[in-house]
Amino acid sequence: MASGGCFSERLSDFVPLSANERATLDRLQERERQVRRGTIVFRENDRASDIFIVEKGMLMSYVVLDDGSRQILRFLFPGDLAGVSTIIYRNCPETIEAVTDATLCPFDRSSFAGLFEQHPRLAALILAINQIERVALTDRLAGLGRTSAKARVAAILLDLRARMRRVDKTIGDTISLGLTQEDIGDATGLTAVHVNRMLRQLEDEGLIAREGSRVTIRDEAGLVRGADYTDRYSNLDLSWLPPGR
Amino acid sequence: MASGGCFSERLSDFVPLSANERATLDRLQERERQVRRGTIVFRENDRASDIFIVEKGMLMSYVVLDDGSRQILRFLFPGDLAGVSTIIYRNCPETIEAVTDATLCPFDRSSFAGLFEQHPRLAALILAINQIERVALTDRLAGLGRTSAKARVAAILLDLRARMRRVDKTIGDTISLGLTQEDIGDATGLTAVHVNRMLRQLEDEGLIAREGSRVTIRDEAGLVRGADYTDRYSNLDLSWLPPGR
DNA sequence: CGCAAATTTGAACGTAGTCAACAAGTGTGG
DNA sequence: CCACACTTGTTGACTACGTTCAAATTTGCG
Repeated sequence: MASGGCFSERLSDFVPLSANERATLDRLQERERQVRRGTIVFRENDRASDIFIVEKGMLMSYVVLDDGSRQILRFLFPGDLAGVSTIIYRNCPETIEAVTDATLCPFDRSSFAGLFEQHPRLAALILAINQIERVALTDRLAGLGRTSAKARVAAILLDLRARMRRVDKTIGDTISLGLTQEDIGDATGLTAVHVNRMLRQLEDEGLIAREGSRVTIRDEAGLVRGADYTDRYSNLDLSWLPPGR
Repeated sequence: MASGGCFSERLSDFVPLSANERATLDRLQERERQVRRGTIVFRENDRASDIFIVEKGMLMSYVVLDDGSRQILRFLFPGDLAGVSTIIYRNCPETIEAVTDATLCPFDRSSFAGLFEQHPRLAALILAINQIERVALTDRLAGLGRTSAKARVAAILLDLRARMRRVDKTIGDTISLGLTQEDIGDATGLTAVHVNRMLRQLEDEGLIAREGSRVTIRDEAGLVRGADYTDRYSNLDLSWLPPGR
């Protein structure tokens, strides 16, 4: 609990929060659950469960199709809210698995409902963040539908770096993915073999460097150009939010 | 204004609404705007504008990538809320275009904020519907990433039928798409030529029939099997919503 | 009716997938 | 601390799904 509420910290990146709001948010993080790398937090079609805030670590959500292939939908980092969609369904629509050891703060639906009743500003902010994530999803949709394999791999590298950096400002151009090439393939709609070839190609072109599982962005502009990448966390306008309480 | 609030009607499909709530929602539909087929309601990178409720007709949202290719993100039907993401950005992240002549009910951000302050139940319901749409988006993501061309075409046919039917219960197995094969291609990440071949193949296999731009679903089970299709509007649990006002 | 847009079909091509073999890591238990 | 087993990464050869290009045909709108 070092950071003292990593959800309130995240939300205050967007707008200033009142002490009261902060306290309310931090109360959501009273319970804590540690999970090891590889743990499946909940599985597709399980009976729906709690929502949780990611406190530490990295997770991913995915679905498995009839033919056994997997599509990774999203990666989760500290401050992200996970499983909101599970509370509206009787059964989970997706699986959530820990990519690294992680700390989660689970809370139940009624706390969520309470937030809407007592803190309209926070509720609207959560909806706004939801929209950011929706737009990020549509960016990925356009990537899968309309860009080349190389562009998709470049895009995922840029995205992971941006998100890791938001959590830890000290991260520079080198990141350690924590993902296998198979994982990257399942996120980008490619095979592991082809991901390998694309990484090699990006390396040969001097856009990235690799040593083990660490990747260094050597030519960010070049990658962005190839990838149609847009940072969706900038240029926000949250001036319309209702006043805080 | 025949239907007397097609947004309140849609929301009441999910949970019963109080008279007060209904009135509040209907007040969002006081203004009305008619647009002709082909009208661009707002364009990517335009200065952000109003939100609107679709009252009548069909629209689509899309993005155009650097190389000029287009990805259709979503189709919009009566009762759908459009442009929510434009209110959180200074510039629109996507273009919205009318596929058929349509009627829209625009309203501004402050009405939206007011909803959060005065009607927590409605706010939570809007968030829940948002989540349904998010899950629908992830289904499409998995479709683009991990299913064949034929499956994607089958999926879009099933999806359009389901959504048209939700608006007009009298619609049976025959729908008139109102889309060109190019449009279907831009929605499924395929070329128009290949969409044509896939439609023919579905027809040859007896799964669908075609006459002009009308498509008849002849073997729904067969299509669903091929397409990994899940109806995301069923099996909901909204019992956690805060009480109405 | 006339014309532009949309559909249809064929042929050639290319991107990414598949299969297979081997190398390099990584972790575990003796 | 090493040996072994297993996972992950790498590379090559071949295949196939979907694209591209082009031309003919149909549709439907003004």
